[in-house]
Amino acid sequence: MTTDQSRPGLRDRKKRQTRAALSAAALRLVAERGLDQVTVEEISEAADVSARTFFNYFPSKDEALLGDQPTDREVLAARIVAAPPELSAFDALRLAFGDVVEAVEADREVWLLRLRVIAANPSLLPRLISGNAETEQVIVAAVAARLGLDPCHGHPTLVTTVAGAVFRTALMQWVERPDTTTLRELTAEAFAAVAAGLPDPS
Amino acid sequence: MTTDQSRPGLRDRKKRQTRAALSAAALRLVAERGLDQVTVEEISEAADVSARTFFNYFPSKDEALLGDQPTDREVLAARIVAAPPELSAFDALRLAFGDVVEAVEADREVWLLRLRVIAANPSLLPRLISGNAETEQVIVAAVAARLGLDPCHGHPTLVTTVAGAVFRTALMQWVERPDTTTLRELTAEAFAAVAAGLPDPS
DNA sequence: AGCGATCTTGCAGGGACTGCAAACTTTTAG
DNA sequence: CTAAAAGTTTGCAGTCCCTGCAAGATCGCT
Repeated sequence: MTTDQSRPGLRDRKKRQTRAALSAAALRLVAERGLDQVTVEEISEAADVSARTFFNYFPSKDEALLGDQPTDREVLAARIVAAPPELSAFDALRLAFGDVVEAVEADREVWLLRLRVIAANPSLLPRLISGNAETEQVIVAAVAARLGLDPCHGHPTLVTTVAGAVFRTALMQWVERPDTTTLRELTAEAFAAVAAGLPDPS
Repeated sequence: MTTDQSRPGLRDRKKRQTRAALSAAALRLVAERGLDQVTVEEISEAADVSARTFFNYFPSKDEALLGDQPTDREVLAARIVAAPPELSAFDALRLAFGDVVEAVEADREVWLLRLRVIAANPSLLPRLISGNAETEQVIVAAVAARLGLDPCHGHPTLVTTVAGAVFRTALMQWVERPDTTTLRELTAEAFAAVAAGLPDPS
């Protein structure tokens, strides 16, 4: 378990660095040339590790671009169960995604690059936020726990997938005009539209 | 363009057969053994064609399992623009997906097998209905046309991705208990829940 | 310093997928 | 009916993704 109370330790720090270097190299190269014009070998070379090491960090080339940190899931799930109990499950998700928005805005440039890469390589799009089986399962479980419902009941799944779709849409809209609006606004609008039953805009 | 008013012609018939044989073989084998325990070579052999021919029909192993017919897209888009004008865009989609439900129920056994395969191999899930870039673009365009809106406006995209997520969850719920309920019911319930703003179930 | 735990790397190999060019088959035109 | 045209199937060669394994390097602790 390494050190518990001391600082991260050299080993962990190096791993973080390597992971970040691989992810950054992947984003940069794919942004420049396109997904299938970049090989794992080139990414690894740019990050100064062997190609084999790349696969110690990411199970596939795509994952290095999506940056779905396993810790994010747990944090998100925790916020969902911790949301004020008077909120509906959908509102709890709305709130939780607000925190995700903050995280994205804290890494604005990286996320804009990532979203540009995803927009330019649509095969990556389905795996952004929604459609990620692992993440979705965790969130569904959190929602079901919050509602005291069986996870096999349909409602938690429905709320989760819809919220994911909403946030994904907000992200893709944001990347198109990141300077004339904020992700926060777009997300709030999209969630509000769904909460209102998706009426046509007046 | 082949023959216009006569019957399909031998050539087209054979292509349909081969495509169907490949798709059926893929579904059967993957249902039996799992996605990564089946090779394209085995699928092709079961369909009596060469492995190279497989890739003349499907760009990837996955596509043979998902069966996203290009014609379906156009039909769906046409229904959306043709829906009664007093309906909201979301209700137009609700109606259009009703037709999809019929198509699925007409091929009940194949679709149940397909959905079982998808449930057992979650990497396929994101590409079911929603998240398919091609299909989504067509539907977004239809919705935008219906509303007389710029396709870059966010609303058509939002409505489309949400409706896709709704239908996808209905499908995945249906496959869990296909005998105690109908896809029609599940889809109607899910769309109704979203139209009501996704309140918690009482 | 030395031992155990962890990380990196090379190597070998399976399998997805593509481009190309040679058969082969259906369609069409004469 | 026949021959050219158009479209399809196939094998082959090759690239790249990804994995298991075992050896070597590095880190953390005593």
